[in-house]
Amino acid sequence: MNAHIESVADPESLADVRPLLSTSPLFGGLDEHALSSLLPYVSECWSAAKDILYKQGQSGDSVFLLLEGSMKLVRRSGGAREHVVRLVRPGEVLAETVLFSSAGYPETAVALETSRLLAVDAGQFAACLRANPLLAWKVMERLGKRIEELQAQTELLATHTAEQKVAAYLVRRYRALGPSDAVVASSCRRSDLASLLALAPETLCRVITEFKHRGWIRSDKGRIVVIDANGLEGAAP
Amino acid sequence: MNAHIESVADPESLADVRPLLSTSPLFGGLDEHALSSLLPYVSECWSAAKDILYKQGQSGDSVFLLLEGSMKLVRRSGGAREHVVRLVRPGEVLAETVLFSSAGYPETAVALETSRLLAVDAGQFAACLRANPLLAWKVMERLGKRIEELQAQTELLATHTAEQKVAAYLVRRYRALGPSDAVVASSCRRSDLASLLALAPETLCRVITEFKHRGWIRSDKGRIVVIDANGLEGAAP
DNA sequence: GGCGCGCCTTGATCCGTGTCAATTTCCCGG
DNA sequence: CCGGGAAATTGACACGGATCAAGGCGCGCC
Repeated sequence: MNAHIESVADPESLADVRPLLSTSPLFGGLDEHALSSLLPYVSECWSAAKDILYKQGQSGDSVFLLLEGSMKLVRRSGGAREHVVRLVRPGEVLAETVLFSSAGYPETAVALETSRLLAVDAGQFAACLRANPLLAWKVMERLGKRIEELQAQTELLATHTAEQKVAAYLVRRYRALGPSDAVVASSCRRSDLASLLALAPETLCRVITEFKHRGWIRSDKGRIVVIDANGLEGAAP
Repeated sequence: MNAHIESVADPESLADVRPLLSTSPLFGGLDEHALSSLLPYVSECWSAAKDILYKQGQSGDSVFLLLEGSMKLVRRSGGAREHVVRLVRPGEVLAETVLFSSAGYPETAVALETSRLLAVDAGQFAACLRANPLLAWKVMERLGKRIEELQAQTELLATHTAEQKVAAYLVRRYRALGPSDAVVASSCRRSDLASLLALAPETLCRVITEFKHRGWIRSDKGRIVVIDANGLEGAAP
Protein backbone atom coordinates (compact mmCIF):
# COMPACT_ATOMS: atom_id res chain seq x y z
CA MET A 1 0.00 0.00 0.00
CA ASN A 2 2.89 2.33 0.64
CA ALA A 3 5.18 3.86 -1.91
CA HIS A 4 8.12 1.86 -3.04
CA ILE A 5 11.37 3.75 -2.70
CA GLU A 6 14.35 2.54 -4.65
CA SER A 7 17.49 2.15 -2.69
CA VAL A 8 20.02 4.85 -3.50
CA ALA A 9 22.67 2.18 -3.47
CA ASP A 10 21.06 0.53 -6.47
CA PRO A 11 23.50 1.25 -9.31
CA GLU A 12 20.79 0.92 -11.90
CA SER A 13 18.78 3.60 -10.18
CA LEU A 14 21.74 5.93 -9.82
CA ALA A 15 22.46 5.70 -13.50
CA ASP A 16 18.90 6.73 -14.20
CA VAL A 17 18.67 9.61 -11.81
CA ARG A 18 21.20 11.99 -13.29
CA PRO A 19 19.53 12.56 -16.68
CA LEU A 20 16.21 12.91 -14.90
CA LEU A 21 17.64 15.66 -12.73
CA SER A 22 19.23 17.62 -15.51
CA THR A 23 16.06 17.71 -17.57
CA SER A 24 13.80 18.63 -14.68
CA PRO A 25 12.60 22.21 -14.40
CA LEU A 26 13.99 22.49 -10.89
CA PHE A 27 17.48 21.16 -11.33
CA GLY A 28 18.05 21.87 -14.99
CA GLY A 29 20.83 24.35 -15.67
CA LEU A 30 22.87 23.36 -12.65
CA ASP A 31 26.56 22.77 -13.21
CA GLU A 32 28.09 19.33 -13.01
CA HIS A 33 29.49 19.83 -9.57
CA ALA A 34 26.19 20.88 -8.05
CA LEU A 35 24.41 17.97 -9.63
CA SER A 36 27.00 15.53 -8.34
CA SER A 37 26.79 16.88 -4.81
CA LEU A 38 23.06 16.39 -4.86
CA LEU A 39 23.03 12.99 -6.48
CA PRO A 40 23.62 10.81 -3.40
CA TYR A 41 20.48 12.14 -1.76
CA VAL A 42 18.14 11.63 -4.66
CA SER A 43 16.26 8.41 -5.25
CA GLU A 44 13.65 7.24 -7.65
CA CYS A 45 10.30 6.33 -6.24
CA TRP A 46 7.02 4.84 -7.50
CA SER A 47 3.48 5.11 -6.29
CA ALA A 48 0.64 2.94 -7.55
CA ALA A 49 -2.84 4.40 -7.85
CA LYS A 50 -4.36 5.18 -4.44
CA ASP A 51 -1.04 4.76 -2.71
CA ILE A 52 -0.21 7.24 0.00
CA LEU A 53 3.17 8.83 -0.64
CA TYR A 54 3.25 10.63 2.69
CA LYS A 55 0.81 11.44 5.44
CA GLN A 56 -0.10 14.76 6.97
CA GLY A 57 1.74 15.33 10.25
CA GLN A 58 4.29 12.63 9.55
CA SER A 59 7.82 13.94 10.04
CA GLY A 60 8.98 15.19 6.68
CA ASP A 61 12.32 13.90 5.53
CA SER A 62 11.94 14.18 1.78
CA VAL A 63 10.89 16.62 -0.89
CA PHE A 64 9.47 15.13 -4.07
CA LEU A 65 9.51 15.92 -7.75
CA LEU A 66 6.75 14.34 -9.80
CA LEU A 67 8.04 12.89 -13.07
CA GLU A 68 5.04 10.99 -14.40
CA GLY A 69 1.48 10.43 -13.31
CA SER A 70 -0.57 12.66 -11.05
CA MET A 71 -1.28 13.08 -7.39
CA LYS A 72 -3.71 14.84 -5.11
CA LEU A 73 -2.82 16.63 -1.90
CA VAL A 74 -5.46 16.28 0.80
CA ARG A 75 -5.65 18.16 4.04
CA ARG A 76 -7.67 17.41 7.12
CA SER A 77 -8.14 20.48 9.28
CA GLY A 78 -9.81 20.33 12.64
CA GLY A 79 -12.98 18.38 12.00
CA ALA A 80 -13.38 15.23 10.01
CA ARG A 81 -13.83 17.34 6.92
CA GLU A 82 -11.23 16.48 4.27
CA HIS A 83 -10.31 18.90 1.55
CA VAL A 84 -8.30 18.52 -1.65
CA VAL A 85 -5.75 21.34 -1.67
CA ARG A 86 -3.95 20.72 -4.93
CA LEU A 87 -3.68 18.47 -7.95
CA VAL A 88 -0.08 17.82 -8.94
CA ARG A 89 1.09 17.18 -12.47
CA PRO A 90 4.48 16.10 -13.85
CA GLY A 91 7.26 18.63 -13.37
CA GLU A 92 5.82 20.02 -10.15
CA VAL A 93 7.34 19.78 -6.68
CA LEU A 94 5.59 18.32 -3.64
CA ALA A 95 6.13 19.13 0.02
CA GLU A 96 8.42 22.10 -0.57
CA THR A 97 7.60 23.58 2.80
CA VAL A 98 9.18 20.62 4.57
CA LEU A 99 12.49 22.32 3.85
CA PHE A 100 11.72 25.11 6.29
CA SER A 101 9.06 23.88 8.64
CA SER A 102 9.74 21.31 11.32
CA ALA A 103 6.05 20.51 11.68
CA GLY A 104 6.24 17.64 9.21
CA TYR A 105 4.20 17.26 6.06
CA PRO A 106 1.35 19.77 5.96
CA GLU A 107 -0.92 17.51 3.92
CA THR A 108 -1.36 13.95 2.70
CA ALA A 109 -0.24 12.98 -0.81
CA VAL A 110 -2.23 10.32 -2.65
CA ALA A 111 -1.43 8.99 -6.13
CA LEU A 112 -4.29 9.23 -8.61
CA GLU A 113 -2.58 6.87 -11.02
CA THR A 114 0.71 5.03 -11.22
CA SER A 115 3.30 7.75 -10.71
CA ARG A 116 7.03 8.12 -10.83
CA LEU A 117 8.81 10.58 -8.56
CA LEU A 118 12.20 11.66 -7.36
CA ALA A 119 12.63 11.82 -3.60
CA VAL A 120 15.24 14.28 -2.32
CA ASP A 121 16.42 14.13 1.26
CA ALA A 122 15.23 17.36 2.85
CA GLY A 123 18.10 17.89 5.27
CA GLN A 124 20.79 17.26 2.69
CA PHE A 125 18.96 19.34 0.16
CA ALA A 126 18.81 22.24 2.58
CA ALA A 127 22.55 21.94 3.06
CA CYS A 128 23.09 21.99 -0.71
CA LEU A 129 20.92 25.10 -0.90
CA ARG A 130 23.12 26.89 1.57
CA ALA A 131 26.21 25.93 -0.36
CA ASN A 132 24.90 26.55 -3.86
CA PRO A 133 23.39 29.97 -4.57
CA LEU A 134 22.26 29.06 -8.07
CA LEU A 135 20.27 26.12 -6.77
CA ALA A 136 18.88 28.33 -4.01
CA TRP A 137 17.82 30.83 -6.61
CA LYS A 138 15.99 28.19 -8.59
CA VAL A 139 14.18 26.99 -5.51
CA MET A 140 13.16 30.55 -4.70
CA GLU A 141 11.78 30.99 -8.18
CA ARG A 142 9.81 27.83 -7.68
CA LEU A 143 8.46 29.08 -4.35
CA GLY A 144 7.50 32.34 -6.03
CA LYS A 145 5.51 30.39 -8.61
CA ARG A 146 3.77 28.44 -5.87
CA ILE A 147 2.80 31.69 -4.18
CA GLU A 148 1.30 32.97 -7.42
CA GLU A 149 -0.61 29.74 -7.89
CA LEU A 150 -1.96 29.94 -4.36
CA GLN A 151 -3.02 33.52 -4.91
CA ALA A 152 -4.87 32.45 -8.01
CA GLN A 153 -6.50 29.71 -5.98
CA THR A 154 -7.64 32.09 -3.25
CA GLU A 155 -9.06 34.38 -5.89
CA LEU A 156 -10.87 31.44 -7.38
CA LEU A 157 -12.38 30.45 -4.05
CA ALA A 158 -13.37 34.05 -3.34
CA THR A 159 -15.52 33.98 -6.47
CA HIS A 160 -19.06 33.29 -5.39
CA THR A 161 -20.89 31.61 -8.25
CA ALA A 162 -20.11 27.99 -9.07
CA GLU A 163 -19.97 28.63 -12.81
CA GLN A 164 -17.29 31.27 -12.35
CA LYS A 165 -15.22 28.96 -10.18
CA VAL A 166 -15.29 26.13 -12.67
CA ALA A 167 -14.74 28.35 -15.70
CA ALA A 168 -11.84 30.15 -14.03
CA TYR A 169 -10.26 26.85 -13.04
CA LEU A 170 -10.57 25.35 -16.51
CA VAL A 171 -9.16 28.44 -18.18
CA ARG A 172 -6.25 28.59 -15.75
CA ARG A 173 -5.37 24.96 -16.32
CA TYR A 174 -5.83 25.34 -20.04
CA ARG A 175 -3.40 28.24 -20.19
CA ALA A 176 -0.89 26.54 -17.91
CA LEU A 177 -0.77 23.50 -20.18
CA GLY A 178 -0.35 25.52 -23.30
CA PRO A 179 -3.04 25.53 -25.98
CA SER A 180 -1.56 22.43 -27.54
CA ASP A 181 -3.09 20.17 -24.94
CA ALA A 182 -6.76 20.76 -24.30
CA VAL A 183 -7.14 17.95 -21.77
CA VAL A 184 -7.44 19.87 -18.57
CA ALA A 185 -8.53 17.52 -15.82
CA SER A 186 -7.72 13.88 -15.91
CA SER A 187 -7.38 10.86 -13.67
CA CYS A 188 -9.14 12.49 -10.78
CA ARG A 189 -12.61 11.73 -9.55
CA ARG A 190 -15.23 14.40 -9.96
CA SER A 191 -15.54 14.61 -6.22
CA ASP A 192 -11.83 15.45 -5.91
CA LEU A 193 -12.16 18.29 -8.37
CA ALA A 194 -15.28 19.45 -6.55
CA SER A 195 -13.42 19.47 -3.24
CA LEU A 196 -10.58 21.49 -4.75
CA LEU A 197 -13.07 24.11 -5.92
CA ALA A 198 -15.00 23.97 -2.64
CA LEU A 199 -18.16 22.80 -4.39
CA ALA A 200 -20.56 19.96 -3.76
CA PRO A 201 -19.95 17.16 -6.28
CA GLU A 202 -23.55 17.52 -7.47
CA THR A 203 -23.08 21.21 -8.19
CA LEU A 204 -19.89 20.57 -10.14
CA CYS A 205 -21.70 17.94 -12.15
CA ARG A 206 -24.50 20.34 -13.03
CA VAL A 207 -22.05 23.05 -14.10
CA ILE A 208 -20.16 20.58 -16.28
CA THR A 209 -23.28 19.40 -18.08
CA GLU A 210 -24.29 23.03 -18.56
CA PHE A 211 -20.89 23.85 -20.09
CA LYS A 212 -21.16 20.82 -22.34
CA HIS A 213 -24.51 22.02 -23.61
CA ARG A 214 -22.97 25.39 -24.39
CA GLY A 215 -20.28 23.65 -26.42
CA TRP A 216 -17.42 24.90 -24.29
CA ILE A 217 -16.07 21.58 -23.09
CA ARG A 218 -16.29 17.88 -23.79
CA SER A 219 -16.26 15.32 -21.02
CA ASP A 220 -14.64 12.09 -22.08
CA LYS A 221 -14.85 9.51 -19.28
CA GLY A 222 -12.95 11.14 -16.44
CA ARG A 223 -11.25 13.65 -18.69
CA ILE A 224 -12.42 17.18 -19.42
CA VAL A 225 -11.47 18.61 -22.79
CA VAL A 226 -11.64 22.33 -23.46
CA ILE A 227 -13.17 23.18 -26.80
CA ASP A 228 -13.97 26.87 -26.58
CA ALA A 229 -11.60 28.66 -24.19
CA ASN A 230 -13.02 32.05 -25.14
CA GLY A 231 -16.49 31.00 -24.16
CA LEU A 232 -15.19 29.86 -20.80
CA GLU A 233 -13.36 33.10 -20.29
CA GLY A 234 -16.55 35.00 -20.82
CA ALA A 235 -18.04 33.19 -17.84
CA ALA A 236 -15.02 33.78 -15.60
CA PRO A 237 -14.76 37.48 -14.80
CA MET B 1 -0.90 61.29 -2.66
CA ASN B 2 2.00 59.01 -3.44
CA ALA B 3 4.42 57.55 -0.98
CA HIS B 4 7.39 59.61 0.00
CA ILE B 5 10.67 57.80 -0.45
CA GLU B 6 13.71 59.09 1.35
CA SER B 7 16.79 59.52 -0.74
CA VAL B 8 19.41 56.89 -0.02
CA ALA B 9 22.00 59.62 -0.14
CA ASP B 10 20.47 61.21 2.93
CA PRO B 11 23.05 60.50 5.67
CA GLU B 12 20.43 60.80 8.37
CA SER B 13 18.42 58.09 6.74
CA LEU B 14 21.41 55.84 6.28
CA ALA B 15 22.24 56.09 9.93
CA ASP B 16 18.73 55.05 10.79
CA VAL B 17 18.47 52.17 8.41
CA ARG B 18 21.10 49.85 9.80
CA PRO B 19 19.56 49.26 13.24
CA LEU B 20 16.18 48.85 11.57
CA LEU B 21 17.59 46.15 9.36
CA SER B 22 19.35 44.23 12.07
CA THR B 23 16.26 44.06 14.25
CA SER B 24 13.92 43.06 11.46
CA PRO B 25 12.80 39.44 11.23
CA LEU B 26 14.06 39.17 7.69
CA PHE B 27 17.54 40.60 7.98
CA GLY B 28 18.27 39.96 11.62
CA GLY B 29 21.13 37.56 12.20
CA LEU B 30 23.03 38.55 9.10
CA ASP B 31 26.72 39.25 9.51
CA GLU B 32 28.18 42.73 9.23
CA HIS B 33 29.44 42.23 5.73
CA ALA B 34 26.10 41.10 4.35
CA LEU B 35 24.32 44.00 5.99
CA SER B 36 26.78 46.48 4.60
CA SER B 37 26.48 45.13 1.09
CA LEU B 38 22.74 45.52 1.28
CA LEU B 39 22.68 48.92 2.89
CA PRO B 40 23.12 51.09 -0.21
CA TYR B 41 19.96 49.68 -1.73
CA VAL B 42 17.71 50.15 1.27
CA SER B 43 15.77 53.33 1.92
CA GLU B 44 13.20 54.41 4.42
CA CYS B 45 9.78 55.25 3.14
CA TRP B 46 6.52 56.65 4.54
CA SER B 47 2.93 56.27 3.46
CA ALA B 48 0.08 58.35 4.84
CA ALA B 49 -3.35 56.79 5.29
CA LYS B 50 -4.99 55.97 1.95
CA ASP B 51 -1.76 56.49 0.08
CA ILE B 52 -0.96 54.03 -2.66
CA LEU B 53 2.50 52.53 -2.16
CA TYR B 54 2.47 50.73 -5.49
CA LYS B 55 -0.03 49.82 -8.13
CA GLN B 56 -0.93 46.48 -9.62
CA GLY B 57 0.79 45.96 -12.97
CA GLN B 58 3.31 48.72 -12.38
CA SER B 59 6.85 47.51 -13.01
CA GLY B 60 8.19 46.30 -9.69
CA ASP B 61 11.54 47.70 -8.69
CA SER B 62 11.32 47.41 -4.92
CA VAL B 63 10.46 44.95 -2.20
CA PHE B 64 9.12 46.42 1.04
CA LEU B 65 9.33 45.62 4.71
CA LEU B 66 6.61 47.14 6.87
CA LEU B 67 7.99 48.65 10.08
CA GLU B 68 4.99 50.47 11.52
CA GLY B 69 1.36 50.93 10.58
CA SER B 70 -0.72 48.64 8.42
CA MET B 71 -1.56 48.18 4.77
CA LYS B 72 -4.03 46.34 2.61
CA LEU B 73 -3.22 44.57 -0.63
CA VAL B 74 -5.98 44.85 -3.21
CA ARG B 75 -6.25 42.94 -6.43
CA ARG B 76 -8.43 43.64 -9.40
CA SER B 77 -8.89 40.58 -11.55
CA GLY B 78 -10.66 40.70 -14.85
CA GLY B 79 -13.87 42.51 -14.08
CA ALA B 80 -14.31 45.67 -12.09
CA ARG B 81 -14.57 43.57 -8.95
CA GLU B 82 -11.89 44.49 -6.44
CA HIS B 83 -10.79 42.10 -3.78
CA VAL B 84 -8.66 42.52 -0.65
CA VAL B 85 -6.04 39.78 -0.72
CA ARG B 86 -4.10 40.46 2.45
CA LEU B 87 -3.77 42.72 5.45
CA VAL B 88 -0.17 43.47 6.29
CA ARG B 89 1.13 44.15 9.79
CA PRO B 90 4.54 45.33 11.01
CA GLY B 91 7.37 42.87 10.42
CA GLU B 92 5.84 41.45 7.27
CA VAL B 93 7.21 41.71 3.74
CA LEU B 94 5.30 43.13 0.77
CA ALA B 95 5.72 42.32 -2.90
CA GLU B 96 8.12 39.42 -2.41
CA THR B 97 7.20 37.90 -5.75
CA VAL B 98 8.64 40.90 -7.58
CA LEU B 99 12.01 39.29 -7.00
CA PHE B 100 11.24 36.48 -9.41
CA SER B 101 8.44 37.62 -11.63
CA SER B 102 8.92 40.19 -14.36
CA ALA B 103 5.19 40.87 -14.54
CA GLY B 104 5.41 43.76 -12.10
CA TYR B 105 3.48 44.10 -8.86
CA PRO B 106 0.72 41.51 -8.66
CA GLU B 107 -1.53 43.74 -6.52
CA THR B 108 -2.03 47.28 -5.30
CA ALA B 109 -0.79 48.29 -1.83
CA VAL B 110 -2.78 50.89 0.08
CA ALA B 111 -1.88 52.26 3.52
CA LEU B 112 -4.63 51.95 6.11
CA GLU B 113 -2.89 54.37 8.44
CA THR B 114 0.36 56.28 8.52
CA SER B 115 3.00 53.64 7.89
CA ARG B 116 6.75 53.37 7.87
CA LEU B 117 8.51 50.95 5.55
CA LEU B 118 11.87 49.96 4.20
CA ALA B 119 12.17 49.80 0.44
CA VAL B 120 14.79 47.43 -0.96
CA ASP B 121 15.81 47.59 -4.60
CA ALA B 122 14.66 44.32 -6.12
CA GLY B 123 17.45 43.87 -8.66
CA GLN B 124 20.21 44.57 -6.19
CA PHE B 125 18.54 42.46 -3.56
CA ALA B 126 18.37 39.55 -5.98
CA ALA B 127 22.09 39.96 -6.62
CA CYS B 128 22.77 39.92 -2.88
CA LEU B 129 20.69 36.77 -2.57
CA ARG B 130 22.85 35.03 -5.13
CA ALA B 131 25.99 36.08 -3.32
CA ASN B 132 24.84 35.45 0.22
CA PRO B 133 23.46 31.99 0.97
CA LEU B 134 22.45 32.86 4.53
CA LEU B 135 20.31 35.74 3.32
CA ALA B 136 18.88 33.49 0.63
CA TRP B 137 18.00 30.96 3.26
CA LYS B 138 16.18 33.56 5.32
CA VAL B 139 14.22 34.69 2.30
CA MET B 140 13.28 31.10 1.53
CA GLU B 141 12.05 30.61 5.09
CA ARG B 142 9.97 33.73 4.66
CA LEU B 143 8.53 32.44 1.38
CA GLY B 144 7.72 29.17 3.08
CA LYS B 145 5.77 31.06 5.75
CA ARG B 146 3.86 32.96 3.09
CA ILE B 147 2.94 29.69 1.45
CA GLU B 148 1.60 28.37 4.74
CA GLU B 149 -0.38 31.56 5.28
CA LEU B 150 -1.87 31.31 1.82
CA GLN B 151 -2.79 27.69 2.42
CA ALA B 152 -4.54 28.73 5.61
CA GLN B 153 -6.35 31.41 3.63
CA THR B 154 -7.52 28.99 0.96
CA GLU B 155 -8.76 26.67 3.66
CA LEU B 156 -10.61 29.56 5.25
CA LEU B 157 -12.28 30.47 1.98
CA ALA B 158 -13.18 26.85 1.32
CA THR B 159 -15.19 26.86 4.54
CA HIS B 160 -18.78 27.44 3.62
CA THR B 161 -20.57 29.07 6.54
CA ALA B 162 -19.90 32.71 7.31
CA GLU B 163 -19.55 32.11 11.04
CA GLN B 164 -16.83 29.55 10.48
CA LYS B 165 -14.92 31.92 8.20
CA VAL B 166 -14.98 34.76 10.68
CA ALA B 167 -14.24 32.59 13.69
CA ALA B 168 -11.35 30.87 11.91
CA TYR B 169 -9.92 34.20 10.84
CA LEU B 170 -10.14 35.72 14.31
CA VAL B 171 -8.56 32.69 15.93
CA ARG B 172 -5.76 32.61 13.40
CA ARG B 173 -4.96 36.27 13.92
CA TYR B 174 -5.26 35.91 17.66
CA ARG B 175 -2.75 33.08 17.73
CA ALA B 176 -0.37 34.84 15.35
CA LEU B 177 -0.25 37.91 17.58
CA GLY B 178 0.35 35.92 20.70
CA PRO B 179 -2.22 35.87 23.48
CA SER B 180 -0.77 39.04 24.95
CA ASP B 181 -2.48 41.23 22.40
CA ALA B 182 -6.14 40.51 21.90
CA VAL B 183 -6.73 43.27 19.38
CA VAL B 184 -7.09 41.33 16.19
CA ALA B 185 -8.37 43.61 13.48
CA SER B 186 -7.67 47.30 13.52
CA SER B 187 -7.52 50.28 11.24
CA CYS B 188 -9.33 48.58 8.43
CA ARG B 189 -12.88 49.22 7.39
CA ARG B 190 -15.38 46.48 7.92
CA SER B 191 -15.85 46.23 4.19
CA ASP B 192 -12.14 45.52 3.74
CA LEU B 193 -12.28 42.68 6.20
CA ALA B 194 -15.43 41.40 4.52
CA SER B 195 -13.70 41.43 1.14
CA LEU B 196 -10.74 39.51 2.55
CA LEU B 197 -13.10 36.82 3.82
CA ALA B 198 -15.17 36.86 0.64
CA LEU B 199 -18.30 37.92 2.49
CA ALA B 200 -20.82 40.66 1.94
CA PRO B 201 -20.23 43.50 4.42
CA GLU B 202 -23.74 43.02 5.76
CA THR B 203 -23.09 39.37 6.49
CA LEU B 204 -19.85 40.15 8.30
CA CYS B 205 -21.68 42.72 10.39
CA ARG B 206 -24.34 40.22 11.38
CA VAL B 207 -21.77 37.63 12.39
CA ILE B 208 -19.86 40.16 14.46
CA THR B 209 -22.93 41.26 16.38
CA GLU B 210 -23.80 37.62 16.93
CA PHE B 211 -20.32 36.91 18.32
CA LYS B 212 -20.60 39.95 20.57
CA HIS B 213 -23.87 38.66 21.99
CA ARG B 214 -22.17 35.37 22.74
CA GLY B 215 -19.46 37.21 24.62
CA TRP B 216 -16.64 36.03 22.37
CA ILE B 217 -15.47 39.39 21.11
CA ARG B 218 -15.79 43.09 21.78
CA SER B 219 -15.94 45.63 19.00
CA ASP B 220 -14.38 48.90 19.98
CA LYS B 221 -14.76 51.46 17.18
CA GLY B 222 -12.99 49.85 14.26
CA ARG B 223 -11.09 47.40 16.44
CA ILE B 224 -12.10 43.86 17.24
CA VAL B 225 -10.98 42.49 20.58
CA VAL B 226 -11.00 38.77 21.26
CA ILE B 227 -12.37 37.90 24.71
CA ASP B 228 -13.05 34.19 24.53
CA ALA B 229 -10.74 32.45 22.08
CA ASN B 230 -12.00 29.03 23.10
CA GLY B 231 -15.55 29.96 22.26
CA LEU B 232 -14.42 31.12 18.83
CA GLU B 233 -12.51 27.92 18.27
CA GLY B 234 -15.63 25.94 18.94
CA ALA B 235 -17.27 27.68 16.00
CA ALA B 236 -14.31 27.16 13.68
CA PRO B 237 -14.04 23.48 12.83
C1' DG C 1 -20.38 73.63 16.82
C1' DG C 2 -23.41 72.20 13.24
C1' DC C 3 -23.91 70.29 8.78
C1' DG C 4 -23.22 66.51 5.35
C1' DC C 5 -21.21 62.57 3.49
C1' DG C 6 -19.85 57.85 3.95
C1' DC C 7 -19.80 53.74 6.44
C1' DC C 8 -21.85 50.66 9.59
C1' DT C 9 -25.97 48.56 11.03
C1' DT C 10 -30.55 46.49 10.73
C1' DG C 11 -34.50 44.59 8.16
C1' DA C 12 -36.93 41.98 4.25
C1' DT C 13 -36.69 39.27 0.16
C1' DC C 14 -34.79 36.17 -3.49
C1' DC C 15 -31.57 33.25 -5.71
C1' DG C 16 -27.93 29.84 -5.60
C1' DT C 17 -26.13 25.99 -3.82
C1' DG C 18 -25.84 22.39 -0.23
C1' DT C 19 -28.29 18.49 1.24
C1' DC C 20 -31.01 14.35 0.81
C1' DA C 21 -32.71 10.71 -2.07
C1' DA C 22 -33.27 7.82 -6.22
C1' DT C 23 -31.51 6.17 -10.58
C1' DT C 24 -28.00 5.25 -13.97
C1' DT C 25 -23.42 4.54 -15.47
C1' DC C 26 -18.94 2.96 -15.02
C1' DC C 27 -15.37 -0.07 -13.48
C1' DC C 28 -13.35 -4.13 -11.85
C1' DG C 29 -13.43 -8.80 -10.35
C1' DG C 30 -15.52 -13.29 -10.56
C1' DC D 1 -19.68 -12.35 -20.03
C1' DC D 2 -21.98 -11.25 -16.14
C1' DG D 3 -22.57 -9.26 -11.39
C1' DG D 4 -21.61 -6.09 -7.48
C1' DG D 5 -20.35 -1.75 -5.66
C1' DA D 6 -18.83 2.79 -5.97
C1' DA D 7 -19.04 6.94 -8.30
C1' DA D 8 -21.58 9.96 -11.40
C1' DT D 9 -25.83 11.94 -12.64
C1' DT D 10 -30.50 13.84 -12.09
C1' DG D 11 -34.39 15.66 -9.30
C1' DA D 12 -36.76 17.98 -5.20
C1' DC D 13 -36.30 20.87 -1.43
C1' DA D 14 -34.68 23.86 2.28
C1' DC D 15 -31.44 27.13 4.04
C1' DG D 16 -27.75 30.48 4.11
C1' DG D 17 -26.06 34.46 2.41
C1' DA D 18 -26.21 38.05 -1.37
C1' DT D 19 -28.84 41.70 -2.67
C1' DC D 20 -31.84 45.59 -2.25
C1' DA D 21 -33.58 49.19 0.77
C1' DA D 22 -33.74 52.19 4.74
C1' DG D 23 -32.15 54.15 9.09
C1' DG D 24 -28.44 55.59 12.44
C1' DC D 25 -23.96 56.79 13.85
C1' DG D 26 -19.41 58.77 13.48
C1' DC D 27 -16.23 61.67 11.36
C1' DG D 28 -14.32 65.33 8.82
C1' DC D 29 -15.08 69.69 6.77
C1' DC D 30 -16.72 74.14 6.62
